[in-house]
Amino acid sequence: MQATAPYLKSKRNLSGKISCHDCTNTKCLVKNNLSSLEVSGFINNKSEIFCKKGQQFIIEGAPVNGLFFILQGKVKVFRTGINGKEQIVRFAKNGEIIGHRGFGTEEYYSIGAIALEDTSLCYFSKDSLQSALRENSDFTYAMMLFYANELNRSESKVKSLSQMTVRERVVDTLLYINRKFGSVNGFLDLPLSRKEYADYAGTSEEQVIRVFSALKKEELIAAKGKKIGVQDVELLKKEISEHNYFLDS
DNA sequence: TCATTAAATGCAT
DNA sequence: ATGCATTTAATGA
Repeated sequence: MQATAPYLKSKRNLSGKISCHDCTNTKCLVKNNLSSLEVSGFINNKSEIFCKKGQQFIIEGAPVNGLFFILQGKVKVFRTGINGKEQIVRFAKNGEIIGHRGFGTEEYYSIGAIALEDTSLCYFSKDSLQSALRENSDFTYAMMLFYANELNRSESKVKSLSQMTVRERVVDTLLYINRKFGSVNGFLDLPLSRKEYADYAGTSEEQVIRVFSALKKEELIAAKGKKIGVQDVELLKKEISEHNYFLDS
């Protein structure tokens, strides 16, 4: 993953942008529909935004005027709940869309987004996206599948939050991170604080720490500071299997 | 290495 | 069981 950064650099043109042709994000909806999208000139309308680690690029309540795709990096999407508690909605990586929920009829973002590491974003304006969707049914269909999947995921999350125990929710979070971001020499390839695990699992930081300690004793996970290693994926899956809930992504 | 920040544990409600 | 306070460990300048 890190190796793509210099690769991207070499592909930048004089204006500092990377052509979609040279992009390596095979799961990107734009990349997958390049042949038809380039006719409308859509891909020429993108701009590129760079975010340092920890930088917030979508503010809750700000007006929507476009859509982000992650060119390279990792992002957390959250919304602020009652008494300022942060609820992490999802984590996103290369090729994924950010800010799509505010896109349709919503005028303002209902979520915020922060870069978890240095991240490059592709940005498309609302106008150019809308005309692309009208002109290109393949692209629209792909977007519709994406929305359907997102809805499915979000409904599953409601279920997990309301019916699973704290421990199960933490285990579920670990499995989610594991299947989405994978591991690099034994540790999850995503730098998260216990607070962030808690915000995703819908608990407190202390609870996460306590569950982590228990899992460590049971040798189901390993922890070296911020680095968390999932040692026994199968056993962890088994713990939450009765909730028959592990759809991909 | 030291200072800052995060994690782990302990304690009281 | 939950949240707060203290101690201990990790991280970065």
